[in-house]
Amino acid sequence: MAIRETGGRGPIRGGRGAGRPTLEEVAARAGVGRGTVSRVVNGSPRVSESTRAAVEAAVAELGYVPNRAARALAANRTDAIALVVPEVEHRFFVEPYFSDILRGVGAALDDTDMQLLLTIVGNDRERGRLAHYLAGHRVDGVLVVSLRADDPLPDLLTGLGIPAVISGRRSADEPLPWVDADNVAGAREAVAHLVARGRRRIATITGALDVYGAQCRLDGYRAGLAEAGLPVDESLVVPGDFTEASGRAAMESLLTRDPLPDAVFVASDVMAAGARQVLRERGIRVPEDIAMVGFDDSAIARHMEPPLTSVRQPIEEMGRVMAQTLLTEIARPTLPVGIPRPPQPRLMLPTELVARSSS
Amino acid sequence: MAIRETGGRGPIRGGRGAGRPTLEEVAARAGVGRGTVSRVVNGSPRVSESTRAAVEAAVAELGYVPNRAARALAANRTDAIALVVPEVEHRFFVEPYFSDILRGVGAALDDTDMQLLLTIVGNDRERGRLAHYLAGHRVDGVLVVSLRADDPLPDLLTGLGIPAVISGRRSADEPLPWVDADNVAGAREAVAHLVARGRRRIATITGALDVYGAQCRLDGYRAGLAEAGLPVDESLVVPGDFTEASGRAAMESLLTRDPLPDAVFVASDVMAAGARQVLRERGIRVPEDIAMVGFDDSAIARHMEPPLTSVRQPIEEMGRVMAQTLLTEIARPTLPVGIPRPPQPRLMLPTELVARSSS
DNA sequence: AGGTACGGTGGGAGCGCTCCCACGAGTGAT
DNA sequence: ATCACTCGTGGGAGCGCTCCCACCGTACCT
Repeated sequence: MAIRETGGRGPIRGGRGAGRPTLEEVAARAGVGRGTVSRVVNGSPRVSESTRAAVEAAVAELGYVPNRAARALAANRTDAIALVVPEVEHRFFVEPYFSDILRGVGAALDDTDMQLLLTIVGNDRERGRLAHYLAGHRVDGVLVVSLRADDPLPDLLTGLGIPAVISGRRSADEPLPWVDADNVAGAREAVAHLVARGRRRIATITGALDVYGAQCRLDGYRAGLAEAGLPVDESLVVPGDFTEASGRAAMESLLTRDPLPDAVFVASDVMAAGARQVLRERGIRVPEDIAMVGFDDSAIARHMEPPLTSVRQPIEEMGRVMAQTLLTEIARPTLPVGIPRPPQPRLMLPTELVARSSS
Repeated sequence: MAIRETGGRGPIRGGRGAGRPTLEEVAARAGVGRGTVSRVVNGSPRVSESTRAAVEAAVAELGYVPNRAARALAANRTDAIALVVPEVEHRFFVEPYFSDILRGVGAALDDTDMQLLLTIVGNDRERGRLAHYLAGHRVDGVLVVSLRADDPLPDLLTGLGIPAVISGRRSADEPLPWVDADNVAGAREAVAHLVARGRRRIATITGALDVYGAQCRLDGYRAGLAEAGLPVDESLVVPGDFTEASGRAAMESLLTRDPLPDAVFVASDVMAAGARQVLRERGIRVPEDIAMVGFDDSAIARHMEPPLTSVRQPIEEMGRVMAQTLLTEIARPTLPVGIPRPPQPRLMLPTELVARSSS
């Protein structure tokens, strides 16, 4: 993943450091100058068709592969970007979110010569190391996933002038370029779906509300009820924190309401799994007594009993789009001071309701 | 992870490409020559104590960080190694094995300036890309985990002369440098443990036997029985393939034996979990009716009901040792042709039985 | 005919480092 | 005092690229 070659294929040469061909050698073979070969290899349009063909032939014959270090040195780039995960390592491997993002980023980078450095910063020591690393300008750009609102990393990046793209916003007016799923629309659609199924007393279990995305899902829930002409009963809004345990607790709380809700929109599949356990223990049927809709459409949703209707986020696509956006940012020439920068890219990706038998 | 700086700390300078200090500037500031600064930065002993101090002061004041591309170009290195995982991406994230290896490798690399490239090759297209990448000599060495016996990757690496270390052998006479857990001893210990608990009719569920480690565990099982003076009943040896489903199937098969086994050594925790489900469905008690021992000591073992006795492999340490071994290999000067190479490093790490209530 | 423009090209300069050779000062043997 | 080393040091050469400027030829103007 995240590795690719620009040059052509060719006979593999053995031995460590065994004279790999250089630009100069390719140029000699093709009977052209060094600059021309460079132009061909880098896809410049200012090369005649015949010259290009000759150079490409020479590249193929010699099995030329550009020397990345030389290129980086001369062009003052690094051809590497970092994917920063400000989470303890354990979570990185557990949450399917990250593997999907990684797959998308990898896919986007497969068509480039960029290297991807995976950087998991789980503690302050690793944070300090990352800061120093970034200060050393060893990557051309940074992708940040799962950023908390109070994280100092964005300020560091801005101060260093390193292009960055984050997944998920921290607030409505996120200053950094971002890629996010349309959480509001997703939640609204979930509610509309429950309404269409005849539910009228729809509760919600929210995520940690200091996460902007959780707030959006709550807003979408409210908007969905409003659109259906249903009142918002605040006693049916119960906070969770994205953990399974909080889903259990929230559902237990909801079961004290009278009358009981006939549906619940849960802001994550993991919390929905916790809530589901409580319902099973109490003998409450899903979806007959209470319908459920989750969020994330993770593997857990498919494996629940009954399978959980859930709002799918296009996570892999988010990864791909993040990477492409970052590449664009990096390619953009540095503007002279004084000229206002064009607006930051902001990309909201649509969600999709995946209906299963829990609703 | 896998990022580190050699140079000192210092004031962070803002702006993309904003004049980072160079060796030359540090030299001027310290009042010495370029070569001397290079020597200090690279820890050469041939520098006087006073000069060293002066240079280090200048490095700190300017916040000097070596330019990795320039260094790589001049020294004909890349300062990067690849961790190659010949597995579908999904498994990489699911198996705790990989995250532990990664953590160990990361830890070993934290004290160096090496970059780690994670390369998951799940299909032939990615294989081809990796081959081309390696042919381009873009890494100084390669770490391979989870290699299957028929994988052509090792030949490629040998042909290219790229140093490599693999985790787990492919056979008893693995030609590549390797780091492996002592699977035979671990299995033997598991059996001895069951014998000590009074069990006499001990079955085993094996892993996929084309994986050398699985074969070793089976050999250890046989050796353990032999040491206890117990006969090997081949009807109690049932093959699995490391999946949960195969564990279920194997246990169902074992339950047709008469008399039933009173214990089972399962070659992986995941298979043990499958086997456990079958026992629960049949109302067979663990450990009263059948004692169980697993292998890997993964999270799943701790979370089983009852918690599973398991053979722990020092996976994180294996990762660390692999990385250190590779670093040594890379540092070893290329020997002139004709002189026999020193023997390849072979490191067998001990396993440890973690007793819980399933036995 | 001369002038102008421009696409296409060659090659110098230089990126920041490592490697290595040369050189001076100090040390001890002759 | 001379020679032979050693140790510490300075700096030239060069790694393989990209960038850019100068140059050439052709096409199109006046």
